[in-house]
Amino acid sequence: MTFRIHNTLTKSLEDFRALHDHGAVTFYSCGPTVYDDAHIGNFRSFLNADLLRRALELHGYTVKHVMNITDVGHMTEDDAADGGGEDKMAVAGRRIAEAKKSGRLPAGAEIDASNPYAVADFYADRFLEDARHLGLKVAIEERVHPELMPRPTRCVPQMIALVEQLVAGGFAYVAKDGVVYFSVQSFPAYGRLSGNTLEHLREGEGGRISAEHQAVKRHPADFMLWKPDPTHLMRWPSPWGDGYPGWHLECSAMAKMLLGEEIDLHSGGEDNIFPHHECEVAQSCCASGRPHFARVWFHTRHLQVEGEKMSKSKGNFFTARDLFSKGVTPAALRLELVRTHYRTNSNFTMQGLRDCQRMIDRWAAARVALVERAASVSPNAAQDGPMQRALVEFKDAVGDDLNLARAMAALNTAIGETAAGDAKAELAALDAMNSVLGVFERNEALASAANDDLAAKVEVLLERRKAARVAKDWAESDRVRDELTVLGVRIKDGPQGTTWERAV
RNA sequence: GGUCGCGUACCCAAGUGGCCUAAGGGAACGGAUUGCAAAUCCGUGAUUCGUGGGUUCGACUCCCACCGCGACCUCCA
Repeated sequence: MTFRIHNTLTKSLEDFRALHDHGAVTFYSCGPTVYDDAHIGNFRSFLNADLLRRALELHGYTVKHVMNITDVGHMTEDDAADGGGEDKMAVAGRRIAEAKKSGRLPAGAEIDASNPYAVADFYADRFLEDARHLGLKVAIEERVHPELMPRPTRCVPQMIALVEQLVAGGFAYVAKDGVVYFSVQSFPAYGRLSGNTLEHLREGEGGRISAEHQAVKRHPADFMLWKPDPTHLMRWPSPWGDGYPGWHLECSAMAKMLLGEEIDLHSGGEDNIFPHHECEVAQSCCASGRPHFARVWFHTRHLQVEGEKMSKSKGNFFTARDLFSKGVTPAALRLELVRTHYRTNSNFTMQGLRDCQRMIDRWAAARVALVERAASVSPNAAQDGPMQRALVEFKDAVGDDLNLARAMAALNTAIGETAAGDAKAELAALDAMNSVLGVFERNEALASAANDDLAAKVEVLLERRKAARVAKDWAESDRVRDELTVLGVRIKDGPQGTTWERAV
């Protein structure tokens, strides 16, 4: 079965062909920066990368997936190329210090806000926690294989080596200001990925390049590889003086270190196409002498919230943990973030989250029924049942440029059909579909102190309602139910008694 | 100014030249069930695919223009 995927580099759908016949598919994803909590837009990109990886695995590939955690504090303004503004890690430290003072620091957080490494570790740990809840496989693997989620502050020697190699090869130069720049004119293919060729790049159109820095560069698009700055918050010794690496450098260096000079897949958000990935290509290809860095570039479009651009000022800015604390299950959030095709803008809504939860609950109920059937009915391999038939379509859909909507439709259709086929094989087929969806393992709201308080309250009310119902005191019973509704709790009466959940 | 993606029912969304008088899910509505609800189960939904032209025997699907939304052009997933 072929696996088709859209490649930003060629702007077309391609049949995926692994670089190597044997061994794993090599996949590098641009991960989070850790000077704040990752928001759901970040997670849409990371989860789509995870979906791609899982889809490849369903198609029989072994995937070595690496995702970096950027713990170098980049600058707040205009810094990528030139290094102006303030270090974001310093801003984060100050924010934590303020939170500490006002008592808003999250429980159990003992951190030295003046230490940028501690700030980075604090947010990195929170990211990993969120990512594991959401089923990001690479974050789950990281517990056993920490090298799969490398951090640039621990790979500075590799970055310096890469810069040395580029300088020696004539692809980079030290300018009058002591900064090492990559020379875009030394790489004729510059612009191939993004379409921003040197002719198309109009000087200053983005309005963020200061004339002062431009003056020392050979070409306005030349970007920084190493900036000497003895006063910088995070700095390392180098042949060009104490300073810090340019922000495109880490991905090239770490991908090479962990996956090799040429890799199968590279992913990121659409905003990474230019300049970040364009610059990575330039660095990596010039250093390796190969025509390609990544064979396939995979980019996820941005997420909107309730039809608007997500922003803190509009109040529609969500982190994963914000939603978890409202009782949203990781499964529902995961599905809401990946169900819209990765190459279209998706619109995150609370209603969408509820839709996903309904769908997941129906799948989960079908699984429970299958487990029961597998335990009670003797094997019967006469014919494939609905799940086995759905799996064929599911696999094909997922291998068609990650057409998850079509894949889910196949599963939904199967769920509406009468159970048939060998129950164990049917269960295996359903679980194979879930190996891509990744929802069954995380379809529970997360526990928190606030939830525990609520649970205690709810238990008391449920007992009271039960007593009223036994006494056929319907007025009291309904009153208690209204009280629960006010608390944001939805109850379900079933044969095994009453269950409840927080309304989302 | 340049480069690029998208626009299908109330919402999410598949379909990219005839099988489309357009999948699937949610919401809504009707029915079963229930003390009444919720949950569950059954049923109902676009003669139409942003707008206007064109190509074609035939267009949601190709081309052109326009409108709208979004991304990038050195912070950004």
